[in-house]
Amino acid sequence: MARGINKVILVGNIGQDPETKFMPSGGAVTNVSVATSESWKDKNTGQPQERTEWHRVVFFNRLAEIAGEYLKKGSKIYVEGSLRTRKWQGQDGQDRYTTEIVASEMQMLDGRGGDSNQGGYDQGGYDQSQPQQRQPAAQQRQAPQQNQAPQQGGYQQAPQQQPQQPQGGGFDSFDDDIPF
Amino acid sequence: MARGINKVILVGNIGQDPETKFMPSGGAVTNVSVATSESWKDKNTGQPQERTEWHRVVFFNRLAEIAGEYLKKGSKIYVEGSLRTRKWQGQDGQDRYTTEIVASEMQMLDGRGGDSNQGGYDQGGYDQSQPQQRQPAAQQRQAPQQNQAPQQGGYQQAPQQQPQQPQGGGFDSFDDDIPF
Amino acid sequence: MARGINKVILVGNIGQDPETKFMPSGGAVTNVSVATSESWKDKNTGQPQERTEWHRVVFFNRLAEIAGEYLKKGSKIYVEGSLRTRKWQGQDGQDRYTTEIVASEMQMLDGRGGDSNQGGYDQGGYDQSQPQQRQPAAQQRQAPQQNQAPQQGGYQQAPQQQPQQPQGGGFDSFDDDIPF
Amino acid sequence: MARGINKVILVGNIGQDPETKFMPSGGAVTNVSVATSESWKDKNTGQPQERTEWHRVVFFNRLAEIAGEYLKKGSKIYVEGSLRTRKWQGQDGQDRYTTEIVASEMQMLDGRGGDSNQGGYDQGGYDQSQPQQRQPAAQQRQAPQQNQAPQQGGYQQAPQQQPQQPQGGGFDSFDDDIPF
DNA sequence: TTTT
DNA sequence: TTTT
Repeated sequence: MARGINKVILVGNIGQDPETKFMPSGGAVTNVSVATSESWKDKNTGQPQERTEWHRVVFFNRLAEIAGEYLKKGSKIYVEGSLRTRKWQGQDGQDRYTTEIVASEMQMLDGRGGDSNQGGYDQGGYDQSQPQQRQPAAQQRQAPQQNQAPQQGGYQQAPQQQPQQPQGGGFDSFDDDIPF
Repeated sequence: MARGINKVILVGNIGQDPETKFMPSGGAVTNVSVATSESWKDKNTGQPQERTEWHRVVFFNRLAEIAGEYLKKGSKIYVEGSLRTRKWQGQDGQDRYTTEIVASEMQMLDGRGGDSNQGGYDQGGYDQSQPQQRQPAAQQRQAPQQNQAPQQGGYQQAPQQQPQQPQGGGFDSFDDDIPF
Repeated sequence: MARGINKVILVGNIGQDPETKFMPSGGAVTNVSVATSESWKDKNTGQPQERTEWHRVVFFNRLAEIAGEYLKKGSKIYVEGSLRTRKWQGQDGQDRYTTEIVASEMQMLDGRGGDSNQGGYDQGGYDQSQPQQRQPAAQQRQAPQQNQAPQQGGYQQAPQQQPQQPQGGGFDSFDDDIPF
Repeated sequence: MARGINKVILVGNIGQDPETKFMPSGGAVTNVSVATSESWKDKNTGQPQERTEWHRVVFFNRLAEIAGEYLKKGSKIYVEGSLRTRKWQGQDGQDRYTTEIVASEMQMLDGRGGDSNQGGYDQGGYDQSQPQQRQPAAQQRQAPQQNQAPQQGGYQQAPQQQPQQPQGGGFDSFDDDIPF
């Protein structure tokens, strides 16, 4: 249940191939960066200006699997979700904050999706509202990786349960501290 | 002009009285924190849980003046805007990032607004898209203040004019105190 | 699954007490009209103008019960939903079309809701995405009523199944032809 | 100024080439139908079902010119706008109502736009909020055409001024009764 | 880092 | 009437 409205709508292209990881529960987590941009003319010089905004989008469970499988660098997508700001500790021990969009719906907007569309995926919309805890095959847990200086923050501790869309499985604890 | 869609819609209550500052240009800048929350029952224990999300919202120019004048701690508002992540330097010299919602529209959702509603303000919606250069009065520029440990970042320098909604005219100086 | 996005967001006041009816399946259906308005100054005469738009909103099942129980004339609400245009036959046998917003989420925006808030309803948000087919007690079917010149159309025939949010119960046929 | 929020967001394909007409003021008006669809499985039979919703979208002025020039049957677009229900008289003298989305923003979502992109149009987003009353050249008024049995209504009388986005030019009266 |  |  919600008190208030916390809604984000994005249409943009993703900057890199998505990264999918798995939670101990088996649920997938996929992160992408989505670019939107604004262009305008400088009022004084008349010079064209452009500013690109990068949005960290995180998908869970079924949406994460779809995102991980079908999106790739350059894909144009529609994303609907909510804002969540996570607190984490920098290597200097200081608190950092990262704001992400937790996706609740995603649609691919690219035309004919090349080779990505075999296998029964019918290029429609995916809504987390009817989660069908599908256990992805071959979900070998990723080996711990070096903390790669996240753009604007990253998990340092096990992430909190995300309340947005309560899932069937557990979701509780990560056994290492470099979750995704 | 935009490439892509970058849209945020919030309905929530503001956590503190707004803070309005002025840019060198004379344009107002008002910051508020807006709370939205989610509640759910823990799947295992059945315990009720709640998570409150705080959103940093920034208003510019006319909207900033209205926000500064009429909003107060606890006000319920509708906000529409876009996400912007700013980079700033922590006191340790390290880069920090703060994500804010740059408001393009705001509406007060509280009932008859007590004493805030005399003076011709008719409790409607405010949209930055049709700026009607109204000259507000008596807004002595705030004295420089100490950098008060921002929640998740803050201006370090005088804020830049926000390119989001380029204004046609100057917008620089206000000379009287009756904004609208 | 969706192809494309069909989303409506309204914030407005309802014009009359809601009307709740029940489907043969027992599911509730509540209709309200929501007003939004625009005001502006005539470019030539400078006269203030106002236009109020009325939106037909329909709630199903749990949302319908909540709407029917807690909303009343004048209530300010947030509604999110999708557009649906229904075809029906006028008494002259001609086709008519009515466009409605099928609500998927609703929040009451009024302050402490007077006496409407006892009974466990905690004035939050209601989302149809986790339907908990509650069988409303005392759902005596309303007696057929006169077709009261609907604002912009009304069901003449049994309404089609609404695919938006598939429900558990049947939903198929009404045994009278003035459903709501 | 707005009291309340009246917002529609669509992503879909247009069903036919757009039709652009011009108002006496010279402002363009373009209409398109946008399809969105939902598919699901019948709960009883398990049969796949689909429902397509058609949305009447109207663009004014600059957006209308862009829509008229660059959109074509099958184009995928993002549209943001507001709902407006118009009243008109059927040929039987009876009132009819048609609900449309008055677009305030449009973006083309198709990939490289084929031949439509020469001439300086840079395939970005178009926002009516900074109207730059461009007088389209060669805007020979369309000859009156037969009232082609509109899908769900059509103007019979001169349309009212559309208050949404007040424009600079006149906008007042049509000299024939089959406006668009 | 995308896209135009 | 689109699209898959």
